[in-house]
Amino acid sequence: MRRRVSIKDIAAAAGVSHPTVSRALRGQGRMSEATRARILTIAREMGYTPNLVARGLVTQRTYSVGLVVTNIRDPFHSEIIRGVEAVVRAHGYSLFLASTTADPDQELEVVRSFVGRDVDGIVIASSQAGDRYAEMLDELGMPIVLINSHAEGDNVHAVRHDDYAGACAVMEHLLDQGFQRIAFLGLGRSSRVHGERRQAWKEALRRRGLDASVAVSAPESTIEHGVTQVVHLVERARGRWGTPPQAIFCYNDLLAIGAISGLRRLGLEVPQDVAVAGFDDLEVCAHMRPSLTTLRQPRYEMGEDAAQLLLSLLEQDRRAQPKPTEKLYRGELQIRESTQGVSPQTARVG
Amino acid sequence: MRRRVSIKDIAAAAGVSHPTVSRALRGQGRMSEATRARILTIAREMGYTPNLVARGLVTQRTYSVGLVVTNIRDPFHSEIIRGVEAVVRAHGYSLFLASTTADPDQELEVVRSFVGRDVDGIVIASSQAGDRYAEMLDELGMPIVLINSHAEGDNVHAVRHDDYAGACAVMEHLLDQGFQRIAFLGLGRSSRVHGERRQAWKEALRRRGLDASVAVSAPESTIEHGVTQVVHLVERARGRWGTPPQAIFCYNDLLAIGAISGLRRLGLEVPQDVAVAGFDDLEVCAHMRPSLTTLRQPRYEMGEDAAQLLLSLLEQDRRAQPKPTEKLYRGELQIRESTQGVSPQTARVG
DNA sequence: GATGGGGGTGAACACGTGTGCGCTACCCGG
DNA sequence: CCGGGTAGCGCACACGTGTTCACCCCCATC
Repeated sequence: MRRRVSIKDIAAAAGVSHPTVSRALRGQGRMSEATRARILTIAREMGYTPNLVARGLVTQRTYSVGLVVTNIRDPFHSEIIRGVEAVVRAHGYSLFLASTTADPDQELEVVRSFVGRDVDGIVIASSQAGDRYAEMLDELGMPIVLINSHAEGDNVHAVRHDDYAGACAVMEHLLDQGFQRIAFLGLGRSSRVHGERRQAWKEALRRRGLDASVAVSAPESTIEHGVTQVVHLVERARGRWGTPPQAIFCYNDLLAIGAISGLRRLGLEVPQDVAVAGFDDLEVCAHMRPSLTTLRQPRYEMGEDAAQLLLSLLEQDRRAQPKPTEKLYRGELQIRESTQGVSPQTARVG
Repeated sequence: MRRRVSIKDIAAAAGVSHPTVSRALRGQGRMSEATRARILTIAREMGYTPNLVARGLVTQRTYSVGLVVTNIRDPFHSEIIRGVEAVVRAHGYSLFLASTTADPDQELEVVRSFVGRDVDGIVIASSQAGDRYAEMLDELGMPIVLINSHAEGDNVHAVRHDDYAGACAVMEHLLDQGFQRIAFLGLGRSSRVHGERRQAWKEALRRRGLDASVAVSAPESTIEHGVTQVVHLVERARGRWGTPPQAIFCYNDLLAIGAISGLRRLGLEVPQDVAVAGFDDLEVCAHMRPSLTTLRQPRYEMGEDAAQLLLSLLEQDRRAQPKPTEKLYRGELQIRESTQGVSPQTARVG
């Protein structure tokens, strides 16, 4: 395991000092074209790759950013990762990835490790902790972009989807279809995102004087939890209304897919017996049977934009403290078979 | 944006030199308990976090590993990422993630950047380049673990699934069902993985004297490409046999899901008109309608094991060069509705 | 009291890179 | 021939940490 070649090795080979090599490689400072060309060819011949660790130490810029997600399994996050990674790499940055399975403490620990790595900035997606630790994040002294969390502080910025409006659109659609007994299949503890969707569900029902008491929460965002939790949900509905719900609004598509599967086991068909709506519009939704009504979030774009925002914060002058930015997206309702009664119209596929 | 606190700051505050602080923090070297305790409390009070960049420069160990995947969109890779990340983080390492959309040159460039970052080791999943650049990887002078690629060289190890055996199992199942005109829906250029699955398809047919000429390849692993490519596949089958295929063996589940959707648009129902089998067993497969026959790869476990192998290589003595390891997995065939004729038996769900 | 030994600590250097500043030539004008 | 300007380059230091070695001091022992 031999040592990598450094600029000192090149310097020795070229008969110059290592600062000269450094300047030659970075095309900086004044020097004869002959020397520069010679150094460059020698560097290439020796297979030199700059040591970014050492460079980062002296320049205080590592050209790396950290990304924290709560659950890689959810394709929603995959797309965010993809967007962030693409932008970041296109700009010559590297990406640290960490997944914290919905544990706020883990989340904070991971952020700390990123700070120790001297990353230039951090993106946090669907944080559980963002709300509680916002002020602490602000004190980290480095730019942070949150995806789908609330932002406050000079260093903390945000890119987020208007979940409240989106959930309202879903609920209006369900109510327009004539459903009255609408249950909610939620997720985990109270994150900001969960709060908005649930709130929209509750208020939409209350405004029309309908019952908003039938809800359960899955511990994790997986299809399997949708399957098991929908059974409890139907039980509750039967206890409250004497019948299954007419429609179920699910926190996201994974739970919705599981719910449909679970309902089928109970002998309930979607949408004939129960309508089901999801959230996110995963790629598979249009290809399910029945195809799934859901609200499309531009998740790849959100990842891209979050990264873009972070990089622009890094590039600009440190002194020129910008005001915290907050970009807001609005998703599009995708109406498909799962909420369309007995004779579904042709679904929008793709 | 104030400077972070370093061991020198602690040293000044404690009235000692920075080497003493270093030793105190690392619990190393002999020193009075009083001094050590004092330093530790001061460090905690000042909110010290070690600068891993500087530490990495001197120790030549960054406690970070790089992970290269070809396509984050595919849940198959999500699970691998999840496995690698979990193990790596549990051992105090950080993870660099890069996605190279099936471009071998990008792949190599990314590996180079990892080397520049001085990562301790690299995991490469489903490499397109692994076969071509194996010897170059070996010369990098750092341990590399490939997932589902061929390994050769002293530094290059592998964890892989026996795709050939798996594909044979799928084909045997299809042939047992009585299908004779079986088409193949492939993916992209010739990777090792693709070669094995296609080879199994071809040989299984040839052994029984059946026609193995109807195949197309999707450019990318997405549902949408499955939809469009299956149309071409049916066209070819009609040209060759005068009828659609009786069954389609798809390179993976995403393409299979798309294929089923595309067939439906053509007025062909699965499995009544055409049987479809996939590969990987994504979580959603059991919940499709029809549920999808496929071969389950232990992808999370493979990610875990790859990371574990890499870390064990890092921990052991450098001199004691181990022989290159190669671990082999065998997936399990999941027989479900999509290949089960008109009256499907109860699918194994979950 | 001299000597030895060992525990505790700091000075110096290293890791690989970037940068401010000063030094040496050389060229050219006066 | 002298002086000033400038092009080309090296010295020294910095970044934050780890490590080797030598040093000092205190105590025990002969």
